[in-house]
Amino acid sequence: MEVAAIHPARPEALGQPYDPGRVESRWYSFWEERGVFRPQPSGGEPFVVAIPPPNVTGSLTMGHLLGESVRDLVVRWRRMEGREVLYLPGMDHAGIATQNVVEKRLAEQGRSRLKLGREGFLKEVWEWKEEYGGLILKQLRRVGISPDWTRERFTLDPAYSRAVLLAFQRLYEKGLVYRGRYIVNWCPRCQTALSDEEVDHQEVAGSLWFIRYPIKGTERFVTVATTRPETMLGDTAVAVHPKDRRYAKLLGKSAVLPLLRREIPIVADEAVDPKFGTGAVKVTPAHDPNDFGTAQRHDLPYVVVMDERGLMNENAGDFRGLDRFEARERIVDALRDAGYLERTETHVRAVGHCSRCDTMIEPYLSWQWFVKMAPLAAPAIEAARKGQVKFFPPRWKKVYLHWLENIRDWCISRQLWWGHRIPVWYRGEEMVVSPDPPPGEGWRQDEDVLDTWFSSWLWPFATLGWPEETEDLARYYPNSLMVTGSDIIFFWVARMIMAGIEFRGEVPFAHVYFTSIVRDAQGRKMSKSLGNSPDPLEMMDRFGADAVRFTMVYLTPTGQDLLFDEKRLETGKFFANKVWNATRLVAMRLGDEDLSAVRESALRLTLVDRWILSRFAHAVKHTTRYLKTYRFSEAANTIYHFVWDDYCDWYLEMAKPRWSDEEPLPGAAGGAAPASPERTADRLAARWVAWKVLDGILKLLHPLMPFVTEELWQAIPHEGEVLALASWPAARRSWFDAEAESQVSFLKELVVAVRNLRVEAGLPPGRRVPVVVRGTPDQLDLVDRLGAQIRPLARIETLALARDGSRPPVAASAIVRGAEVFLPLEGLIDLEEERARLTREADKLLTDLESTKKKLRNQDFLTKARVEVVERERHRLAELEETLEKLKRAQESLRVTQG
RNA sequence: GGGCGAUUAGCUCAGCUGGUAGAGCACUUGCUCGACAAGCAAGGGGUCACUGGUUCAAGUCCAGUAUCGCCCA
Repeated sequence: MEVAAIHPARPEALGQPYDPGRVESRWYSFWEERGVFRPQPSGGEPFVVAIPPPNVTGSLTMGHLLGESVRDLVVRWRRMEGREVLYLPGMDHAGIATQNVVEKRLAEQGRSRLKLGREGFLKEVWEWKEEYGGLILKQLRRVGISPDWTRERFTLDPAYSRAVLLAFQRLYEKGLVYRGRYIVNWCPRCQTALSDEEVDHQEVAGSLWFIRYPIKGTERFVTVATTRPETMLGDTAVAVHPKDRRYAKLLGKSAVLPLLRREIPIVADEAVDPKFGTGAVKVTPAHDPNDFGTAQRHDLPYVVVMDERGLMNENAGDFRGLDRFEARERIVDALRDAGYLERTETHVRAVGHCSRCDTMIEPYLSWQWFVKMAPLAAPAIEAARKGQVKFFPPRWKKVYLHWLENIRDWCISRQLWWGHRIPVWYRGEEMVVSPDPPPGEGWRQDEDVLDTWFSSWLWPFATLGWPEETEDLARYYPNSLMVTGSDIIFFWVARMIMAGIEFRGEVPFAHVYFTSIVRDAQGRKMSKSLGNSPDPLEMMDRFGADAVRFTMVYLTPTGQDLLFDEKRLETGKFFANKVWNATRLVAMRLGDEDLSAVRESALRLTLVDRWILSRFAHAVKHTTRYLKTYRFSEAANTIYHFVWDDYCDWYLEMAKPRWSDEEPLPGAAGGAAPASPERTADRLAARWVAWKVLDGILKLLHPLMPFVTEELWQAIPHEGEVLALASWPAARRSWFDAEAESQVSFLKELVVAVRNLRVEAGLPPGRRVPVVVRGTPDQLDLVDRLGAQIRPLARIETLALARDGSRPPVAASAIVRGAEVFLPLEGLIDLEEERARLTREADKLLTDLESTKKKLRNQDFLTKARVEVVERERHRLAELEETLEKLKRAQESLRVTQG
């Protein structure tokens, strides 16, 4: 212990009341200036966490607040444990979202992306980014997160961009990236292709139309059922199941497409569900993924009937130029008029919607770039099965595996401008894949950009300098932990694992912790349109960032959604206030004692001191264990109750009389004892223990409430300069003390019993009462020794020990662990009331007694239950009988008194 | 259609390897006693969704049912 480094107490620094706003504005720059957030080499294995890069357009949500609170909790805890911590921050360029924001802004100014052209538009986006982008990172400082800002990354940084393009090139060279003309999810509003993950399925009530397709050369027809009549203009076949007897005769014949009178074949295909509709379906290869497959198997032509905006095109004949929904109505009308529409049924089906803008997805045939996923998925499946990457809560492993086992190729090209432009160059028939333009003239680069997730799946290593073999990469890859929401398990987590293995040969992180999803009090998702999303900044202003952080962690259930109600933030606010005031109290009472010179071994610790140290050791042990096992709310709960119940409600209250400078400590019997060396030594012990435990509390609490704990710690004697760099408390073996715990809990029960008797007797709260205790010599000794500390707690005037076994004649009484407590208050007690109360007590005891006896009469229980369980029951029986006995005597004595 | 999760006090949730149910908020009563009314003290409140099974013993393990929610198709 560096004695000289201890700073003295500054109680004057702690104002009243506690003002979170003032406190929270003071410390962030203090930490940054001292380099607290930078990795401090420790020689050991580093602890590395990357922020899930928020969108550059984003602003803070309650969901972020939870994620950031949890992540920073772990980061600060590991840092205090002495690990070399790298917490790496950054941002995502968010292709579609950002392009939408800037386009909307241009539209307000009467300008447009197309008029500006690609270069002009990109310039505009960068300007927007510099001015408004990254707001969320500023907001995160307010939350108090502690990343190394000197390493901040953006997915469009030049170095990062190069990594993205090289990744594309490498995959292409391995044959894992390919270009092809397939049906993709197309958003007609965003006018770009999307991956399967960017499509939300919603049940939509619609119709099933039954349409008659005449059979060529006959008067008959075949009826097909479809949910999308507007695509019939692109039909190139009718299909039935090969084993469907109803249609066997039609195979090989042709149908005539109504309206357009195009002749199309009738084919047999296994993919047709004979139970759907009539069992015969129309085949529209360019507008339906299943039909696309059918067309490939039967070598059918592909007729595209819409353009990229969802308008019918030149192949749609008279319907050209119509919006797809309007076209549907018009086509149905036309079919009905011409007698082709047989009937209509109502029908509910799942329809894909753009997760960005909620527009109905159009399956659309187009040239796109894809990643072949199966070869990447295989090792990622293996890694999870072998436990190289672990999920918390573990059930997410199943979700992850299921997705990977059924994975489909990933469409990565986007028809946008904001993003990493696909590094592919064309010249005539030639095609070159390279981050840089090939030598020579006339090369034209692919117009499309890459899916944003194609850049962020490289995050754990591209942020560290990959593809260069940098020191950071060697030192900090793989990361230790990923904290994120389960909503991006496929988008991001699974893909990072695939990329990590593919490009680095190693999983990107050992553990993944999924936070709860924050919902409103009614369980609805937070959303802008519902207006049920509280403004996190306003929450922090009203309750304090510390309070919000603490509460979010305190509330987060393991593996369930978090139903948030801003009223709950009071928990954290009130708790911060409690800690504030407890610290004030201790700081004021420490006097100018030089605690730095104190050695624990030289102190004369009392039973109560040993008790709180033992409780503290348990709190440290449990908190640490809960943090390690990702049970964060349990960790917060443990600290909360230790601080409030054990430390504040009992220890500080019992220590108060011992701290006083002026007054001598009154003896157990109520007399005044002279100031003595013993008295002085006891005062020192009480001060030291109060301080030591408080110091530990502030350390345990710091990762949860960084601001207020730093402020408080600076105001009490402390070693070192910064709490954020102080060492995490250790649960000292010598502090665990079962005897002290048991004895002090007896005293607590005694105090509660006296308080209870006072209330039951209806005594004025201020009135001091005499108390008589009757019990074993050990119990009486204990009460004698600590009488001075428990008397104020129950407003006891005199505490008499009935060593001779006598009992007061008229008294209210209670039994605590076999010891009897009497309030001898003749005249003040309503004897009727007291008798009734004793009877109620006795009844309750009898019920317990009966069930215990019953158990012990059960032969099976006696022979089959574990020995210690049977022993416990026997012990309980003896105790109950003894208590009942004493209760009866108390009743007896009241009866005698009354006559 | 497939999978996952939930059902415990008025509300939101704990309850780890089975041994007679806990917290916070809300509620009742009383308190300006020198840290804290953002507080202190004392209380009331639960056939642990339902049915069956395993076990000496089930909120806890198993099966089924019901309701709600989420993900995937």
